[in-house]
Amino acid sequence: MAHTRDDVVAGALRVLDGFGLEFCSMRRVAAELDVQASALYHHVPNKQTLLALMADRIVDGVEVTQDVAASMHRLREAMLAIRDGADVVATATAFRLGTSAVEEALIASIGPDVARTLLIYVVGHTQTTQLHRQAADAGAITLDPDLDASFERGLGIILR
Amino acid sequence: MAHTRDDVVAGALRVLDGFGLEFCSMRRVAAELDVQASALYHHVPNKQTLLALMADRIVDGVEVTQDVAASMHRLREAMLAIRDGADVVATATAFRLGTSAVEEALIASIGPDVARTLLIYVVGHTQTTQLHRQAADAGAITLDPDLDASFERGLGIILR
DNA sequence: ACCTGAACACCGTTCAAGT
DNA sequence: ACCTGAACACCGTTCAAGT
Repeated sequence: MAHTRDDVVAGALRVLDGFGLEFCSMRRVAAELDVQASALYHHVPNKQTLLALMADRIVDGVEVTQDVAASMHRLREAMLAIRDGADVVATATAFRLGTSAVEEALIASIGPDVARTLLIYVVGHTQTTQLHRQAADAGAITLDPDLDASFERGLGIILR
Repeated sequence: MAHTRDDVVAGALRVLDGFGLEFCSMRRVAAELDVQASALYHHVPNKQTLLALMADRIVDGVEVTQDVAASMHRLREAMLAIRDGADVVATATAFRLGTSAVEEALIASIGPDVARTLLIYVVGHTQTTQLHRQAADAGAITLDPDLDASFERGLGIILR
């Protein structure tokens, strides 16, 4: 078959979106690619690294412009666009904070302190939003209609 | 032996502090209590609930006073006091946001928008701090001496 | 280089059965 | 009420061996 590392990341993202982070195991990703689980270790040293690569891909297309608030909305949408996307990004960024393209662009535009405060907030709030929506979808909870506005207000508090 | 639910939570926190979240399995917690893993399910419906109870206990003693910044420092210290404490609190609060005593006291004191923005930031930044320190302890990284000051500056940005 | 097959040391959870 | 023992359906990772 001759898969590449990009194939593995793409397959992992398909499994993530289809089944959620809970079921995104090395064995399932391997099955998605019609390969044995052990074959993945030829492309990726371990699961943690695979998750970091997935997080990079999720955040990849987000462009950071002069309009910081709009940029943060785009970051939020990119994470919400894939099942458990915010969770994956939160886990990965917690481990190696300070190396994403989005963070660098943001630091250049508004300085490190606001940039980091903002990123922690945006990822954290989006994670809450996504898990809340999931619980509402499952019928475990009634959907809070204020989530989007609440995100906006928090953004305003940080950006003054 | 006749253990109680509190015994189970206490045992789980000992395992957490001793071995980290990664190794805090139902089977290890059971072993800590000299009991079979299946016995835990008499006290707790599942692992997620146990983690939520652990998070409650970690945050339990934090008093929220009029001095909001000092309160947030206490919350941070409570999470840093136990291995992977911020991780446990982050996971648990993400699932059922809006029911902790700390959050309620904070909302009463500064309103819901600032309170929630602040909590997301404090938990998120502390999680990063704790994971960073862990990586530094393991020799994988050099310790960033600016973490505490960085926390303070982010707090200032949100609290104006 | 890329993959298989088998193995190792684990998981969370359920459930009949014991006391 | 509280627990055991056994089972079910999984995990991540390693490693010799194949092509």
